[in-house]
Amino acid sequence: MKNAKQPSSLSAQIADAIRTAIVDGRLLVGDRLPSEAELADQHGVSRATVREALKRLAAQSLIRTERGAFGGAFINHLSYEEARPQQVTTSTLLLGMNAISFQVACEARYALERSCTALAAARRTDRLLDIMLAEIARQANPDLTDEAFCASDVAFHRALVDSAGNEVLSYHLAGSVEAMQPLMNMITFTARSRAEIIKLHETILNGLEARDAASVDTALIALERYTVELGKTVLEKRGA
Amino acid sequence: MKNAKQPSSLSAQIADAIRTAIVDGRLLVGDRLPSEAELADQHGVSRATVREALKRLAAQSLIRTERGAFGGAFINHLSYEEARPQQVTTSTLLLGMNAISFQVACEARYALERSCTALAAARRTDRLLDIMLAEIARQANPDLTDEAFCASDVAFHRALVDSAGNEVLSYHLAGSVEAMQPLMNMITFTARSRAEIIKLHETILNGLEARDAASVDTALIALERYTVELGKTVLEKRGA
DNA sequence: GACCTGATCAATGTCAGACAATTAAATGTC
DNA sequence: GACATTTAATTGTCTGACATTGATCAGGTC
Repeated sequence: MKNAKQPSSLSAQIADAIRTAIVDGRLLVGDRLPSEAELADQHGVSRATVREALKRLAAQSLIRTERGAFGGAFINHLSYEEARPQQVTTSTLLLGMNAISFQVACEARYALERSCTALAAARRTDRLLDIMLAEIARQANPDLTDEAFCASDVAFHRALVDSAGNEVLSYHLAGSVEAMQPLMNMITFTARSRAEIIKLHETILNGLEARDAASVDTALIALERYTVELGKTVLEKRGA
Repeated sequence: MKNAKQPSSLSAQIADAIRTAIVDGRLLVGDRLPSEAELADQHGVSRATVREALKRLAAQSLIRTERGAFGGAFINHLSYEEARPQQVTTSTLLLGMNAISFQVACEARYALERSCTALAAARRTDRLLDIMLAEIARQANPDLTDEAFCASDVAFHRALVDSAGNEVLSYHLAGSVEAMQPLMNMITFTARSRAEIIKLHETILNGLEARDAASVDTALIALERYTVELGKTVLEKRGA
């Protein structure tokens, strides 16, 4: 049972070693790694190999590099703002590459989104309610392109999940909602559907304002059912 | 308003260009990129710079490289299995680096996890119920180390979210649950708490078996309250 | 014909050394 | 003390070389 995983490239090994040190807390935010030349000496490899390892870590935002004297590679403070775009990219590609049916994707998206309703109803702020109101107004403009409508839709739902007042929750939910956008763009390219969606958005907004979690939840369920139905129709038409 | 963001390094620019091509669908799964030498020519840079760009993409699992004749860089099929560890790493670091209170993290985690209860109760399989039963049995063993108890706890909840039978949902939820493990390890290092947790796990299992979503949901709420309370106690004791 | 064997070749993986660009700190000048 | 200059450390990039890998293909053997 030769299960010894093939020795990956040196740069990958070095990147793994440093990554593990970060995750395990042996390297803390702000710490400076040794210079590339020192790392090369320590690991007995060339500077080019070390640089490839560092680029791998930089791609995950684990480190940041600064030039000049007293520059170098520093353990990066990973913020939710920074991490979100990467998560969205990954989630989007996952949806696109894995033959996930529109229905399964929708089911996941709305199941996740509904996990914010109770908290959102309890904690919604006027600022976020205003944002949602503004987005609904924009969506009602018939001159809006389909892309802009979908973008506004994302902004509306983003405000909804932010209403829960929990940054961790916002991160996960906003990522999952945004990742659906390309799929939604393909589906909702029929102006017919806008009125129904706007009506449900208004229900959600009113529910939040009244701190009525149940009505928000119900509206999201209706939105899911409507979206799935729409998707089914579009796909059937496309098949014919 | 000189807002022109500083021109990042050439390797980052090249990586961005290729990444965008992948996300936009101009490069499809299985496609082969030009060889490093060709890419270097096309972009007017050295091979070393191209290699750094490719390592960045490899770090995000967007490409995979093969050696030998007819080898090269290929657009990788991003699977949920592959993406999960990366997501967990990121989520774990986000929790650790951002001064998130234990309570906020718990709130997010259980709010997310509860989004699977309805589907899980409807679709649970015997195989996953058996896994959960086995994990409960393991947890009841008083010789279990704290680390092993926590690992079993994660496995139990993983089976719970998988019961929803939705791969997309599993990806998001399992990631969020696993990311909490280091925090949970710090908190639940008191054997006293195990009995209570096991009791709730049994409630969840019975609820699933009976396809009773409400009782699963209630148990998860109780688990959240218990965990938050425990965390508060531990932190207070540590402060004193 | 089927099967092994070695040569070939294109590609990545790695190395060593060089120079350019940048930036903080040390130094010098008024 | 304020300002200009030099210095040194460090990353960014380039060049050219060699090692390693692995598919293909030609040739030889049974």
